[in-house]
Amino acid sequence: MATRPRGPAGSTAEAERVLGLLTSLGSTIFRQLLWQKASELDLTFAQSEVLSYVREHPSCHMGEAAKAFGVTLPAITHIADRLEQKGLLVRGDDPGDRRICALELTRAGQVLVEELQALRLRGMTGVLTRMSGSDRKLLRLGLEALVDAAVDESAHEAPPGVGRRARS
Amino acid sequence: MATRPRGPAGSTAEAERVLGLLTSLGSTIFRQLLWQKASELDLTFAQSEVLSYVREHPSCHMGEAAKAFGVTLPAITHIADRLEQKGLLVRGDDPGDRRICALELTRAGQVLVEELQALRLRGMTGVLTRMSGSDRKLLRLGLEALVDAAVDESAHEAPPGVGRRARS
DNA sequence: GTAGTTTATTGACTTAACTATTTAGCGCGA
DNA sequence: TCGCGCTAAATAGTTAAGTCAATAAACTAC
Repeated sequence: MATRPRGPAGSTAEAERVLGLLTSLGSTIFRQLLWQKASELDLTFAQSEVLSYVREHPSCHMGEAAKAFGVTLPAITHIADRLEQKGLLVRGDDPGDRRICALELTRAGQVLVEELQALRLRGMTGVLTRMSGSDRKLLRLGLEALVDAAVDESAHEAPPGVGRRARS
Repeated sequence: MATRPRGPAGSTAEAERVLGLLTSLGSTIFRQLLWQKASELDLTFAQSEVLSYVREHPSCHMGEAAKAFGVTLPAITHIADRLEQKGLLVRGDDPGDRRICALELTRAGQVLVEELQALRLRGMTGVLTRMSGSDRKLLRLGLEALVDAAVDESAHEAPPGVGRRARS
């Protein structure tokens, strides 16, 4: 612990305010930008997340994806089933260990995930253009600090799990 | 694609960065703070959200809750069923319109939702204390601006009765 | 007072999550 | 080489949340 002398700064009121803001984000940004854009491409939110993860982590294992999203393996198995059925993803082989599925995007999967990213980016840009340049800078710096703190916190809360890497 | 002139607005790189940060938030804060804390009290995330909403909007209608969460009415009906079954919520009557359900928390529901809020607040505080006072201020100001912009944006995108349809 | 609209419920279905169990493959030590 | 334990993934079965389509009931307006 130790760290900073937060004194009156770490007031409950401030934590309440931030918590409320994050909850609002869940009802706006998350729903409109992440959930809805995915469904426009006939993907569920979970499916879109797995696709994006595989794009950023080619040849990843099922277990790695499960850990990244904080869900169990069977959950990933089922999502991979559906993505494979849609022809967006394949379970490749790992040359060194035949138990392992090396997840890869198909050509169609690559195209789709890029389209999805473009949709989300356009939505994000639409929101950001409603903010002043200085507000955007505040937001970026504040979020960076928050994500760092959150990763830090969860690393200290759950040490056995190797740590969930959500950063890219 | 879009090809925004990106004059006063931020660069695409900035939008990408913020989008990535928000996605990271989804894997950390949202999961650890909102989802997990709810399940510690034997509530699903959706149930906890509805409970919290009713606390802040006593005597609200089913349709209001549905609109707030961006889901259809039957979804809220089912969640309300389960919450009523658990004795956390009741469907009261509206004196002026007998079609309407005025949602109210029971005594047990009030106790539970306050406990939940306390859990979340403690988790939030745990994260915030890992940040400097100035970072916390940046975060708060940035989030306020973002939420404002997001609400603004969604108001302009779907002014009439929320016609979100995504065929599958 | 009948027609149309709004509010909520119901039913059937899909997806996602969980736990518990099973199968397959790796590594190791006797 | 054989078995033992461990790990990666799949399977089975359940619960919950979301969808659409259809229905019921109550308000509104003509």
